[in-house]
Amino acid sequence: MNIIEEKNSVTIKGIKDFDPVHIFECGQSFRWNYDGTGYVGVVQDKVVRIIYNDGTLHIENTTLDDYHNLWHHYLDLGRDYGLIKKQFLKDPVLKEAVVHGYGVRILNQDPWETLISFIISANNNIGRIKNIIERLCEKHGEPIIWDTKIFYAFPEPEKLANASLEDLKLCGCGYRADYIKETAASILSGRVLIHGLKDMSYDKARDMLLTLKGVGPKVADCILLFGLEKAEAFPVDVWVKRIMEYFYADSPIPIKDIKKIAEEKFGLYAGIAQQYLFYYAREKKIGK
DNA sequence: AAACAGGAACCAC
DNA sequence: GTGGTTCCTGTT
Repeated sequence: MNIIEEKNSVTIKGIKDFDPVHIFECGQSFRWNYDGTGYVGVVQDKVVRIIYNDGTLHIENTTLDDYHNLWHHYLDLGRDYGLIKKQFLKDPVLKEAVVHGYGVRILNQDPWETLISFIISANNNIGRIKNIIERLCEKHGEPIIWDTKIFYAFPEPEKLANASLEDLKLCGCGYRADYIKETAASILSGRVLIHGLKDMSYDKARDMLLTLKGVGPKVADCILLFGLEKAEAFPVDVWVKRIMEYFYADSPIPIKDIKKIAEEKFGLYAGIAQQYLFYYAREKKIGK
């Protein structure tokens, strides 16, 4: 990889297995939007625009330091997706999904933001989830100014724990307002050390997540995969259920059986396989 | 305008 | 521990 720092931006050459559409439109993150030039997103207290062409990744509004300290890991650039895909291509069925979503990568997102985002995602769709999160950030997050526009960081636990239920409902959270407030309080109190879950095993971290209000099996697996770096997590939502049944069976299968098939077939990278499958299922509207 | 889409809580059993 | 019902909002 060849890294060049320019005024207010960084360019990296020789990045393979990367496509912003596949990465930012596959339901793993909610704060990246295409603005006609590139994908603009808020991460921590930073706003950047990401543009990718032909192996060259351009990150606007950042520094070489931030690239090394944040973006390299956030974008999972240290992982060899070519190698993983080579394994996946051996499965004739998964191959179809991988060929289609060749540029998918799992982002390494902030555990706290991922926790709340996926509590909101329960019984919800991507468009609504994005709107709700945006309103929460506008109301409770710190403003960040860039390019004459105001963006907002994701609110700290304290802000959401102290927000009123009425306020959270006004953001469109609906009945999830209770879950958000309660879970924010659990994090604020230190009962659950959300960042510390990274250092635990998948099973232990999952058990802890399941003690939080609004976190069930599927949401827990999303947090483990997208926020806690557990690539073996295999979240099964309706789309993944449909595509797995479509590909690997002809009739409905219980979710626990789907997870078992995934574990056997995809092993420690089941979560990455899940992402190719999810993107493929939604694009092709499998089962709909 | 009623039906539908989307996971977790909660209460029976 | 399993099964059925309810929760909220936006879209069709």
